Amino acid sequence: MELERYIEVLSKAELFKGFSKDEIALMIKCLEPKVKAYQKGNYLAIAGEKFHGLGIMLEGEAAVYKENMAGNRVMMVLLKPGDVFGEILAFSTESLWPVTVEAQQPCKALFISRHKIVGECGRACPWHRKLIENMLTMVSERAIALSRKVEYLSIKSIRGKISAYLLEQYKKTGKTTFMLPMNRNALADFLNVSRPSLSREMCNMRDEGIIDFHRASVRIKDLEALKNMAQ
Amino acid sequence: MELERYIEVLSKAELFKGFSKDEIALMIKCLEPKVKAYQKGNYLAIAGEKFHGLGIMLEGEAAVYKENMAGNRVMMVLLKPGDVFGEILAFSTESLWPVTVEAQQPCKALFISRHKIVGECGRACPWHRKLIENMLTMVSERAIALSRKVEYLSIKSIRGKISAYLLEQYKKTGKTTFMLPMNRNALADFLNVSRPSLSREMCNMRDEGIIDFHRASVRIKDLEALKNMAQ
DNA sequence: CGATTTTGGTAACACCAGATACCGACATGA
DNA sequence: TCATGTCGGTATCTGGTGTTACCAAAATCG
Repeated sequence: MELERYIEVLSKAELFKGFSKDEIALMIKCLEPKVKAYQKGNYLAIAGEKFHGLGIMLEGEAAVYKENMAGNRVMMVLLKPGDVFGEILAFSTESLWPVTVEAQQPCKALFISRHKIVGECGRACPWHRKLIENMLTMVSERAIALSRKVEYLSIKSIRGKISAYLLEQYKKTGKTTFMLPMNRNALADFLNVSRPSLSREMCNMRDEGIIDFHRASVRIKDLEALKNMAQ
Repeated sequence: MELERYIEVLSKAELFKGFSKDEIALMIKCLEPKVKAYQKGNYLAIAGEKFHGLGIMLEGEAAVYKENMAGNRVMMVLLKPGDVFGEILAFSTESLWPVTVEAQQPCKALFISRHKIVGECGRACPWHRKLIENMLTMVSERAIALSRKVEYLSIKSIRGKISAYLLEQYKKTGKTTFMLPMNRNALADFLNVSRPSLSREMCNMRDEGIIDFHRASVRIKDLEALKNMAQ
């Protein structure tokens, strides 16, 4: 298997946190993952279809979308190499994907069945417990993220959403100037608004002297004003 | 410790699923929980304060509130004996309560530190692994529920929300005529819209012959139309 | 390099939904 | 019985947001 090339990536995956590269190489043999490659626009997982295993991104980028019945889609998160997806499904009673995962670029991902993680490989490898603990941490983080998503979605005005989002970036980086991790289209998806409306409102805020920006680079000029609008 | 009295309650908690009462009694000794009693109106946890451990309700009732930046509070869920709270926090890197938990009646709750669950008690009790798996299932289920909430919130039109809600009630009861479990005010809150707007749109749908209603009683007249609107 | 695609800003317009106010139908209670 | 409060429907007005279309700058690619 050509998985040796990806040990470096896997060692950065949350699932394997606390394991050495040598350990990971050994574990991989036991976990029997399946590697698949996708072209841009292809689906790594489709909402409503059956869950086959926990996914780990190896190369490229993919986006997780939640779609409602009319086909409107909200981007949940952008996956990069080392990122894990499907971890929520793996241990819930639900067995159908609640989201669609779409390749944003040509990409590769690896899939591990849930049974292998819990340790039904018969050999009772001692590291399964640590693996489950890692899973627990990951799922908790994901739940926190979803909770935050709910918070965003319940903000009604676009300005409120933008403010809340920028404040989060500010807290994360600790700096008033930072790069947005997505382009306008993706950000609009994420905030569940239309792209022109997002653009319009960001420009309004710039004209009012609250923020300044150019492409993906943003600078918060009036932090207090921003805080007042995050609601 | 007077925890023996509560073994019955604990045996119904999801955390201890799959364990016998005898096992639970033994585990409790190792888990070294702290029991605290609260008067009505006291706080079991306060948003923004430090997390100290996973909570399990033993007696009485408490409510989980989410507060937004403006200070408005929304009740998320009502906790009853056996219910677990803080399970998401316990294993995430986040260490501050995102919600406030307030006693609705005099109540008692038990707190277990995260270290004890993982099994740093030194004795390496064999049931820790099962305990962690239970935690994993609980957190996964919670995440799935949050994911559904996101689905609901990302519907943009009032008509879409009403349709989705009515369809859910239809699926739940299996009948086209049913009683709404809340009044208009509560329903508007739940759907995250204003009360007059909800009223207006419901009447429009009635005028169009899609539904019929009087007070809390609703009848679906055109199921297909409703499905088309649940975008 | 030039052609093509992607990205993001802008404008015009329609319309949905929030805010507010008011009213009638009921329920509750002294 | 009347007074009071709650609940829900309705009308008006306004503002925020989606839609659509177009354009310029930047990135990508042959």
